[in-house]
Amino acid sequence: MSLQLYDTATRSVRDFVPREPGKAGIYLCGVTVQSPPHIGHLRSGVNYDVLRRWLEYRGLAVRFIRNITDIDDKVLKRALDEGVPYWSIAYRNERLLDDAYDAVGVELPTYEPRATGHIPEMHELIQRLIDRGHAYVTDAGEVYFDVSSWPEYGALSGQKPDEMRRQSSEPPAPDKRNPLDFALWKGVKPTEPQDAYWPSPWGRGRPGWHIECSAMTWRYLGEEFDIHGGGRDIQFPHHENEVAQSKAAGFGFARFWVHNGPLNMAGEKMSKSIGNVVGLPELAAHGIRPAELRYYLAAPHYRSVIDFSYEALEESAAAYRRVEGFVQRAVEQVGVVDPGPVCADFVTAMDDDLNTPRAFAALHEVVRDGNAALASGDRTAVAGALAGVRGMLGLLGLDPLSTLWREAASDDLRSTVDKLVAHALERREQARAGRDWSTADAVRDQLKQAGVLIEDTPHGPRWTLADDTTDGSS
RNA sequence: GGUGGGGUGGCCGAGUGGCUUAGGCAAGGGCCUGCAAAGCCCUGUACGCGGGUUCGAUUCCCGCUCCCACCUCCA
Repeated sequence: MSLQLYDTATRSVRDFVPREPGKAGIYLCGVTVQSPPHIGHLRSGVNYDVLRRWLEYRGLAVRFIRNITDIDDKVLKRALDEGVPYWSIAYRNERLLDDAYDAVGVELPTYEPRATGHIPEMHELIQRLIDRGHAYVTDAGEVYFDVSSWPEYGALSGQKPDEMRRQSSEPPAPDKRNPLDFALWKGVKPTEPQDAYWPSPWGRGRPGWHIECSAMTWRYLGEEFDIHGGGRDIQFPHHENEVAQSKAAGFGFARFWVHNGPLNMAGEKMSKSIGNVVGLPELAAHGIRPAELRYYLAAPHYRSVIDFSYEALEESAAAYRRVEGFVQRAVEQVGVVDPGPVCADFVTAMDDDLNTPRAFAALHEVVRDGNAALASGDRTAVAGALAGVRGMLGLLGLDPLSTLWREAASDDLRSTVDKLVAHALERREQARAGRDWSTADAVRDQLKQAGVLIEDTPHGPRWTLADDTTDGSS
């Protein structure tokens, strides 16, 4: 059994065979950093992070490129609105995005190139398209891709150019030969920030929206590579235009197109332009931890629609805490056990187009067995379950014991709190020994007021910190 | 108008022509506990609507309906 992946270009699930044995090159269309990131962006980040981890588990050395598009119409408009350089906007949002990825445990890409760092590659690519008769230069110094020169145009997104609706809010560019032609290079406009331009063979200007991805895939992954990923919402026009210009330039380009589903908000897409966005700060205000968000984003299949709601998010958080609770209790009983082999159901599920819902089901079954082993005191079984659970959680980026999810100060504080709690528990145990339940319960209530939850186990009492969402510690 | 994806039990969310059926959350019952918490066991309520194929369809086919996305900037 090997990995099978759904490929948008062929609309089918196919065996994933790397171009070069033992290696995989992935390009993920990152974000246009026009505004702070929302959890729709994080879904994309988490989905491809899981794909990457799975490819690595399958023994592939993954080169993972995730770009930053740091110049486009929206960024420039915002710069004008705020009266600051466009690149300060892009940089500010890029940092927020990286922090957010970091918070939800998305591993660093192999490299994260920026569009504006690749102007020479764009020029080379554009010149190549002009030379091959797939692009033309207008009197205004703009360069357009000639869609009519590329018969495959529309194949990726299933669109037929003749049947596409011609509705554009923008006034049509007068020099375009065909409304579908798209800009490779845009000329200087007096209404735009004047620090947003570079010299080019066709006059001063700036890149069109799609050319940066073609340039950066070329630079970092070569003319042909394994997987191109991105959100389904940019399949057209962005990916269609990308594949057109790259293939017209003579490149093999992406062998697999992977598209993740959207994250909706009350039935509508979460989108910067609609303004219904939720980011990490809002979730933190609801007491949702980043790991719980990651669980929520990773548990449904990556191609399905997630209709965001706090109710569903709370359910995921509860499910994650169940798994986390097992790991904590297991470690208390048998000590830290390294991540071990994962169960066959998990592997089968992940190989089947990353069927994370089934993978999570497999995880929960092992957790249940592990809990039963804890109850029966079967330490060998506990250790085995812990190893398997950690193995699976690691591949999903959710291992509570990974350094990722440990709050910086918590370890130091923990031993301090442990000593204080031990005193209180000693008093409580004395009271319990004398069957003085009211005193025993009073101690437990006091600790609860302080946010420390006490549970009695066959091995004696244990304590945990109350979740932030529970309001009992006020 | 064109293209694609969907409507599964109280909620989230897989899956399959019948055979044991996901898994989680919530609910009820039980075990455990001084009580609790956690955990374990058990329980119920499903496959948008109407036809068809079939011994048998939630799963295949047809029609209908509703929802979403894309065709315009958006992961």
